[in-house]
Amino acid sequence: MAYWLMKSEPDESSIDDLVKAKKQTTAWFGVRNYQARNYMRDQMRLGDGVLFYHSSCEVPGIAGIAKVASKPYPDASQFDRKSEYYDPKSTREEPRWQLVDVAFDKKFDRVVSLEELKQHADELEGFTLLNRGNRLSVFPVDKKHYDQVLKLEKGK
DNA sequence: GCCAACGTTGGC
DNA sequence: GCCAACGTTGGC
Repeated sequence: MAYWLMKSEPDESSIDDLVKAKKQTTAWFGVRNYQARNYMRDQMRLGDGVLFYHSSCEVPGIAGIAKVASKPYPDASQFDRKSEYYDPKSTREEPRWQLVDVAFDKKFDRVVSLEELKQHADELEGFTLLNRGNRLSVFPVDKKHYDQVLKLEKGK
């Protein structure tokens, strides 16, 4: 089983939205970066753990945990002319963008903020989120870092 | 295939 | 709103 971090702007889709969603599951639409897509398309497996990260908000940080809940399939928004994620270069025959569904697992009692994570940079050595200039919205996380985040959330 | 210009991400 | 970092585009 692998672990991932997936970023979302809470204005757009937050951990609370996932709680309220039908079957507590959502399609992770709108990723338009090839590297992020490739992780979803080629490497994610059902049941993989996902750190749900809130970005571009008052307190950026990890808000909870989700699980990969589907195999990859085409992102419908790429075909929707009215969507901000519409991609005129994509076709139904050869869709460019793939996504997975993500299911709610757990909301943290408190957001483990980016600031707090930075304060624990020693234990989190190598955690991609803390790398300089990291902008990727989907990337793999080592189990040790995943576990460390859970420990931090519990105040250990 | 290089690389300058431009666009986007995302923290601050 | 600023801007560093980095991805993408397009001319050559």
